[in-house]
Amino acid sequence: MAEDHLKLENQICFSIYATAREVTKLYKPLLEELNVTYPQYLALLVLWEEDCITVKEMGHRLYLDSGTLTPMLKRMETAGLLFRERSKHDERSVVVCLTEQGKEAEQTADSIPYQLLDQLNMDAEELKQFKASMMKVLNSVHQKNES
Amino acid sequence: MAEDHLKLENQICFSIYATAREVTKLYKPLLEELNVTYPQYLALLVLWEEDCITVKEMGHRLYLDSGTLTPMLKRMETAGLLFRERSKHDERSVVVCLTEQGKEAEQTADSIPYQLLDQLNMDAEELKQFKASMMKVLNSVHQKNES
DNA sequence: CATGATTTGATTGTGCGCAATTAAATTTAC
DNA sequence: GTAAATTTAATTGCGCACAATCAAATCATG
Repeated sequence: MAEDHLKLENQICFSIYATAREVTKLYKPLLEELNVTYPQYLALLVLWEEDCITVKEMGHRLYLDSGTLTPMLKRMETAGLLFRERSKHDERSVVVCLTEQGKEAEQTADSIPYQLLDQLNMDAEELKQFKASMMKVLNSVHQKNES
Repeated sequence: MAEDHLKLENQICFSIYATAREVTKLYKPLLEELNVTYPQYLALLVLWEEDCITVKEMGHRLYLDSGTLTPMLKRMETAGLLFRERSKHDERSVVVCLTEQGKEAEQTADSIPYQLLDQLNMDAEELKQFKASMMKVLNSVHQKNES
């Protein structure tokens, strides 16, 4: 290859893509006790922040569509973490709520963010800056995809 | 939620995870002409950099295992972009080589990195710093996962 | 009302992504 | 040389991820 611009090591997006998968792997042992996958853990984070929200709203917060969420939430319902029911105000919407087991799981998950941060080996300032860049790219790219 | 550490917006890893998916979406229209997915495009990048490498070596460069690569490479073989054959030196290894069509596709892909960078709206310095942080996290997390 | 557009969730089909297992080839030890 | 360990790719099974499509409910308009 004569030019450099196609070289893998120059691809900023590849590093994001690969890092996302590696980070997911890093969570795996931490999520074993909860018996959930990383995307399921994210769904729990949303519900712990605000219980009983629609699939639509959860998709908005996680940047995921219903085609991904519906089967995942069904698995979590089977596992006893949450239940789903049609909204009484709007029968088109499905509202997702935590079961007692799902609520109790928050205590179990309490230490996960600390354990994860420990493994990242980044100081507070570096982390803050990195997260700010990441969010900037996320918002910018998401906006591009919407339009 | 009384504490903040579980809040979704504080999760650095979530922003990486979501950004990776959004960036993949950004590539979609750019890859239409090549008729490949983003992971397939990454495989092509590797082969354009070095043709005829083993599945093992490709997995090493892309941080992917054979369970992911084998079926993907088969699809790309069916599409006429590459062919696979057992190594003559080591019959356990499968070597992946570009077809003429796969080689010619490099010209078509030539403008993709520029088009993508345009959409990221980042100046050169910002991009450089961001990629450096990303690579640092990738290497650090990957090392953790290996050990 | 009526009816057409919109919103929403479900369904379907395809493509990763990876853990676990299997099978084959090679390497190592003896 | 032969047996055991190792390396490697393939296979299997499950879980996202998303585009495309469909059906149902609701909303907007006249």
